[in-house]
Amino acid sequence: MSGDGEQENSRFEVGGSLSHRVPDLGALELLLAVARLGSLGGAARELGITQPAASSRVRSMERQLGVALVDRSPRGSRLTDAGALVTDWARRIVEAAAAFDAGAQALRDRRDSRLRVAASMTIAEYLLPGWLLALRAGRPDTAVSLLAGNSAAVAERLLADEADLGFVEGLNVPTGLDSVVIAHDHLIVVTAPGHPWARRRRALEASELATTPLILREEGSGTRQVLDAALGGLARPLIELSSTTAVKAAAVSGAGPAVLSELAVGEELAMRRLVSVPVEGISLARDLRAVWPTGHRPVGPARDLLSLTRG
Amino acid sequence: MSGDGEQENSRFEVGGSLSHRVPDLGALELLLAVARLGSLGGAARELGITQPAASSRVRSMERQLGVALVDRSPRGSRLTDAGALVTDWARRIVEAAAAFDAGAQALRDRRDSRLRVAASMTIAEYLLPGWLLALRAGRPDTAVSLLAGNSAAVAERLLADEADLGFVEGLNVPTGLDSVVIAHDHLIVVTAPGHPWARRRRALEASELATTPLILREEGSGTRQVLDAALGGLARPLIELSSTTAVKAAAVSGAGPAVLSELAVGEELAMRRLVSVPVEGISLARDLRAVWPTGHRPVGPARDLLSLTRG
DNA sequence: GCCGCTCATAAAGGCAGCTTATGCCCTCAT
DNA sequence: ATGAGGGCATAAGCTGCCTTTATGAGCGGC
Repeated sequence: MSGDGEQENSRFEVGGSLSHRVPDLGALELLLAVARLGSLGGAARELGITQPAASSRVRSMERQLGVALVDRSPRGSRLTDAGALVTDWARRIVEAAAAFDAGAQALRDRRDSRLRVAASMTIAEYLLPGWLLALRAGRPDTAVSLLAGNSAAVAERLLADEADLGFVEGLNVPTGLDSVVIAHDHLIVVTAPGHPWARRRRALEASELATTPLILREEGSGTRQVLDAALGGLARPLIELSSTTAVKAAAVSGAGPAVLSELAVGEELAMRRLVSVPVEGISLARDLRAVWPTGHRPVGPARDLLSLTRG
Repeated sequence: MSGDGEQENSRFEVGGSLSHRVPDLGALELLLAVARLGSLGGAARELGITQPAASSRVRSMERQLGVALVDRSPRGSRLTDAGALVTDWARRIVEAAAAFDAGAQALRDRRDSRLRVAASMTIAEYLLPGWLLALRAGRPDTAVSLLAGNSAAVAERLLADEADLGFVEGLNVPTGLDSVVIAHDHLIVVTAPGHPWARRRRALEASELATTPLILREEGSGTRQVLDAALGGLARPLIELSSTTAVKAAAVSGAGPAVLSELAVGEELAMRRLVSVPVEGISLARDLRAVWPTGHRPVGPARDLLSLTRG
C-alpha cells in the first residue's frame, strides 16, 4: 500500500508463479464448455454449478487475462477472436490434465483392477497416459492399474501373474515372454543451441560420439543399453543421471551433449531449447514392445489396450 | 457415510470434472520445485510461501491422488517412484500452462509493445506460444503483442506499420511483403479409427479425394486454399466449419474424413482418436512463412523471434 | 552435546467462489 | 401487442480452503 512494495510487486511479478496468471483448471473447463455450448448457463448446467457462478468465473478470468473472451448477448454467448485463441491454448492444458488424471487413477488402483499394466519408465511417462485416455473412451468401465519399472521388473510382474500386459523398451525381450513391436523409437544426440555441435554441418561419426564425454542415463537403463550396444560399450559419461528429466535439464543448461529418446525431447526441440545433432554410421533405433508371458496371448481389456497401441 | 449416497458419488464420479481430481497448478508447480530442490521447505521458499503451507499442500495432493509422492526424511525429501512419474505428467500440464501464459500475455498488451506480431490462426494456435516462451527465455524483458487473423489481415497490419513481423500459411505471399520459409506443413487426410478408410491398404488417389464429401474448413481459409489448389478446385464439402477445432471434433465423432494441418492433429493421432490416411499423386504441402514489409528487414526483437523460428 | 537443518501439527485469519434471490433484456409465438 | 422463456448481471450471505504464525520433534555435523 505504501507505494514501493506494491509497485515492485507488480513490476517484477513477471517471474511470479504461473498459478497466479493462469486460470485454474475449473475455469478453463468452463471456458471450453462455453465454447462448445454457446451459453454460459448451459455450460454451468453441464458442470453442475449455477449460472451466476459461471458468469462470475468467466468474468474474473477475463479480468485476470485482461482480454474479453466471450461476447454476451441475450440469446447466448460466443467467443471473441481472442477468446477462440485462448480457448485453444486452454484445451492443451485440459488435455494434459486429462492425461495426468488417467495416469494417476491407474497408479492409485494398485490391486484388483481389471487390467494390470507394467511398463518401463519412458513408456509410462510419455505414451501410457494417452493410451489410457483412448482406452477409457472405448471402454469407460475398465479399471487400470499401472506399475512402472525397468525391463526386469516388468518381466517379473508378468511371470508372477501380477500384471496382464507389459511394455518394455530394451534391446532384447526378457526370457519367458512373447512380444510384439508396437512402435519404433530413436535415440538422438541433443545439445543446447549454444553448443558447437548445434552449428555443425556434417553429421557426427560414431567415433566422435564414442570419444566425447556425454550426459547419459545410468548404466542398466534401456536408453544406456542401446547406446552402449551401438558404440560397442564405449560410451564415455560426462555425468550419469538417473532420470530422463535430469538428463534433459543438464543438456538444456548447456552442460554438454546428451543422448535421449526422441520421445522425451519433442517439446524441447519444438521450442528450440535443445537442438538435435545428426549422427551417421550407427543405428540408435530401438523397438518399443508389448510383452506377455509366453503362450498367454492377451485377452479382454489387455487385448483392447494392445490394439490401441499398434500403429 | 450413510451408505448409498456417498457410494454412488464415488462410483460414478468418473465423469466428474477434472478439476476435482487433478491438483491445481500451484500444487503442481510446488511438486516440480520439490523434485528439483529435494526439500519441501526449499520449494516453499522458492514459491514465496511458508514451509507448513507447502507441507500441507503436498499432503493434500497425496490424499487427493491416493498415492505417496515424496519420501520425507529429517534431511530432505525425495520423490517416490510413483511421485517421479506423477511429477513428469505434472510437468506437461505446467508447460502447457506456461505456453498459455505466454500467449495470453501477448494477447493482452495490444499496443505499445516492443514487438508486435501478426499471425495466422494455425500458427498462433500451435506454434507461437512455444516461440514466445523461447523468446522470453533469451530476452526476458521483451513485451510482445499478438494479433491473429487471416493472411490478408496480417498483410494489412504489416503495411500499416501496426505490426513488426507476420506469419502466414497461405500458398502465396501477399503483395508488398518479403518473406522467408520457416517451416513446412502438410495437410493430411484423417478419419475416426472406425472409418473404412482407416483400414485401407493402398493410398488414396486424388480422384477419390475429389469425389468424396469431406469435412473442411470454410472457403478462403489457408487450409482450404491449399486443398482446392491441389485438387484443382474440386473439393466437395460434406460440412464446412469455421475453425480447426470444429473440424477435428467432427472427424473424431465419425462424421467423415477431414483434411487438416498435421500441426493440428498431432495429439489426436498419437492417442489414436484419429487415423491418418495416406494420399498419393498430389502434394498437400504448404510453406509456413515469416513476412515483413518489402525492404524493411526485421531488426531488434523481431529479428530475435525470426531466428528462433528457423530450423 | 549443541546448533543447524529438516518436517509435522495446531489454531486462527482472510479470501475466493458458490448459492440463493432478484431484475433486465431480448426473442418468439400466440 | 403481449406474455412466456431463455439468457445474462448484480447483490448478499455463507462456506471452505489455503495461508500464516507458533511450536514441537527427529537427525546429523562440528
